[in-house]
Amino acid sequence: MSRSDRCEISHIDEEHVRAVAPRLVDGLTATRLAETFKALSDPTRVRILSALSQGELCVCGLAAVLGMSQSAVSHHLRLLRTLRLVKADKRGRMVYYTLDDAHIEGLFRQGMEHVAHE
Amino acid sequence: MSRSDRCEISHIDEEHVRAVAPRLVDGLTATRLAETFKALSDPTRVRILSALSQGELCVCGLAAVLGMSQSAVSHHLRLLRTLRLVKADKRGRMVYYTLDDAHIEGLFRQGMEHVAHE
DNA sequence: CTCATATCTGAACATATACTCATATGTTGC
DNA sequence: GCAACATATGAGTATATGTTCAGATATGAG
Repeated sequence: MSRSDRCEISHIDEEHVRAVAPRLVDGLTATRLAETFKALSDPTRVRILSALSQGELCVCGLAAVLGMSQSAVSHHLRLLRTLRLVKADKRGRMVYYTLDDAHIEGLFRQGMEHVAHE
Repeated sequence: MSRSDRCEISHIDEEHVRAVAPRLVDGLTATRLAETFKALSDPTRVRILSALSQGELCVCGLAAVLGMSQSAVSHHLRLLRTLRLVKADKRGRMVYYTLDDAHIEGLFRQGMEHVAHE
């Protein structure tokens, strides 16, 4: 941002601004939070998580349920694995995925409530 | 996806796949959910919402708190407005923003819990 | 070992995103 | 009316994202 900022903040807000600033989430936390939500910010991944909320599935099964290529699903699963939203369990040549964290279903439900609120 | 798909799904999973498919979130709902989460998928917006969770702020105040240009903040606020995560209240030439929906704070908290779980 | 299968991965490409800059709109005070 | 200010918006640009395609890796069957 350039310091051509002329905005001096109205006198009423000035103290509020100073009070809010130190209580803000720090940059690293904000980035981590954003990454978690980013995992849920794609319709395909939402559907993957929705499917897994009903029990474990192999990659092949997920691809079948979603009507997508195995490769596309695998790419998404890698992202979800990295962010620890899903767990992979390799059994033979199959890899079974499950939700990693109970919070995920909670996030899901609350998101649904917001969407329903229209 | 190309129908060069040869994956026939292991016999064990086959019935599970058929059971899961009809209970999946539909495409429109998945897209809406994804859009809501996308709103939270950027560190700047996370910080905006964190700031607003402490009370209303004008655009100028937000820009000051975040150390960003007024324009950048305004662009983000438009997105958040469109998705009904924040409300705008114009008073004179100032526009004060607040969180629109109690669910947002809940989402926030649950996201934090997941991030804390490392 | 060889072949088929299940999954993963990297490159390529089209689209989406976040910011900056310049400018437009709308409000207040003169 | 005009000037100063708060906010909104459109164009431009650099970067990120989602998918496809081709090919790599790994397991199981024969």
